[in-house]
Amino acid sequence: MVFSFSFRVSCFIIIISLYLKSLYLKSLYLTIVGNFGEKMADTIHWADVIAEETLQKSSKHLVATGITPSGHIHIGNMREVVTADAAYRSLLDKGAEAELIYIADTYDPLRKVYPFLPESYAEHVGKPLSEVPCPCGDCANYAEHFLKPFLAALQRLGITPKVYKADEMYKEGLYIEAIKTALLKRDEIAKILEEVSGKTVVEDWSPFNPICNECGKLTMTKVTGFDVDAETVDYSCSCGHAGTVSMKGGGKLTWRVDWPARWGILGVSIEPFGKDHASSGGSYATGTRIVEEIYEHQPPSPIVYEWIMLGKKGAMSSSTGVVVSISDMLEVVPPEVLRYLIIRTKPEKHIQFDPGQPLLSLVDEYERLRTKFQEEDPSLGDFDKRIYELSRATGICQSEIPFKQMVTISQVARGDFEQILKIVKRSGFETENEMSIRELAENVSKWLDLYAPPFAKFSVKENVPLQVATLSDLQKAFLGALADIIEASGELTGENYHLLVYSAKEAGSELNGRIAASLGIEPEALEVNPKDLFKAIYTAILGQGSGPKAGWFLSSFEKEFLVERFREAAVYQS
RNA sequence: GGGCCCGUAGCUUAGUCAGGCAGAGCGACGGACUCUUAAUCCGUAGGCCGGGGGUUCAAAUCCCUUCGGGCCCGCCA
Repeated sequence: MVFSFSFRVSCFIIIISLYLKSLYLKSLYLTIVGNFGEKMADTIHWADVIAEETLQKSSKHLVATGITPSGHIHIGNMREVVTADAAYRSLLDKGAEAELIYIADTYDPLRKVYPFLPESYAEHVGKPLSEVPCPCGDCANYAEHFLKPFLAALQRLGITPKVYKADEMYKEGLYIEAIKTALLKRDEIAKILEEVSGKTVVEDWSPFNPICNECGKLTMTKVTGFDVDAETVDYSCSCGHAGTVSMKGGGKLTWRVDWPARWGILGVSIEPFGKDHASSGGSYATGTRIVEEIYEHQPPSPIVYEWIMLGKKGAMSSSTGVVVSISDMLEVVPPEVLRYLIIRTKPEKHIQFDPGQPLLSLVDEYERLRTKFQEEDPSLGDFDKRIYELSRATGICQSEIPFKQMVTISQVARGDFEQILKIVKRSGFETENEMSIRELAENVSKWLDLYAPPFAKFSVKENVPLQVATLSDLQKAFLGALADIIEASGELTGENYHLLVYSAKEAGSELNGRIAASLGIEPEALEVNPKDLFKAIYTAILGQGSGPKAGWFLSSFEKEFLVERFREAAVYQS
């Protein structure tokens, strides 16, 4: 095909001009929208993004979380609840009508004898957790045993959901209609499960698991019939027994049906869940179809979250025993810091949790943020402000003393609380709220015991440490002179101590003169490096060459102790 | 076999949906405050945005592919 030359030229011109035009339009667009966009570029917190999205669907929301209390509820589980709470708070902040609920799956069967259980629990495997005896004997049942400390921890985290217990919901009959529907539409449900999960559903499968009247287990029964009017289900159990149970508390829907049924019964509109449920063919996928097609309700907006990894040991999991329970953690770190850990990370990212030194940095970072927020520091961006707001555990009064500083105070005081209070006061902190100080002190001492890395630890030696033998004559002379001056002075502040030490290198200062005299040389001949002086101080008190910031470290001690210790060190003979 | 999430400075990460100069915090380094090693303030360095290819005037961002990490598809958040 041959086009005339002029046709080709005009085509070319048209194409070029269109191209140039698009370039022009784009740059024009950028000058207008680009600048506008810059002002809008502030990062929005993930919880607000979620709230914004769900608000477009409806203005009324039920945020649900649910955990099976089959073992110690750990920080990994906590992510679910804090995530839900963040979304919930954000919804409230945006003026939505919202409620936060927590569903404890107390009617799930005990899967196996976990490592922390005695062998005798073998006979309870297969029974609902609410019907298994409590391991310690003090709680109403097995589920309660793990639930109680968890709910207490939630309280401390400032999370106060309405609590539902699955066993009570079943026993009160809330599930009856859902059970009837599931039994009647058994084939449809089975079809969905096969289509979505790709698994074959066995011939005698039922969405409902009756609890055997004889052995009390719900994992070994088969449904043999049911009566919708009488609201009963017939079954046979592999224990040999056969019988009839009520739909009111006589059994439980299988998990993949229970979950969507619950969405419908309670009207759940947002729910975070672990990524295990999220993959295609997983329980969220089947649940979505079941709730839409069987229960005629919309599935909740999902918030899929990643696992929390413990140090280098891998994912936190009750079954592998890699677990730090929330209550354990709350003994070590203030609740708001735990919230902060979760709030600052997007749900789909793993969290590396290490209770050792990294925890110290985490606390530090949080405290820095808190201070900036309280002082209305202009360098604090909206995004960080939002993180702080969402990390706050309302109704909790926390000490203003930095965790790191308490690490030192606590060790100087050798854990004695009266002593700690004195030092706190001397360091210029408020001591009015003794409770909050005590709480922090307890956190810190637990942390030192369990997780602190060696470099953070020191111990004030009972007697002059052997290492003093390594000190030079100059260092010893300095300690002796320092003791004299401290003894003659009144109460000294951290700053005073600091300046005092530095005065050693100034010709004409009292300390400088005393050192020279003690060494029997002229002050002009005295050469002092402050580094050596600090080293002498740490050696005399701790037996090591370094320690916490010297000024306020010294001011933490009783004067008498310092005078005596430095004198002894000054005349120490190995 | 099929699917999901993550990979950006030494570390923790924002930015990815909607393509438009890759930003912070910590740490490190340098300096200041008569002020040390873990206070404060100021400053500096540090990046083939995991790799490769493609689309585009323009890619961390979209598409394909590949590697690494973590998971799921059995009723374990």
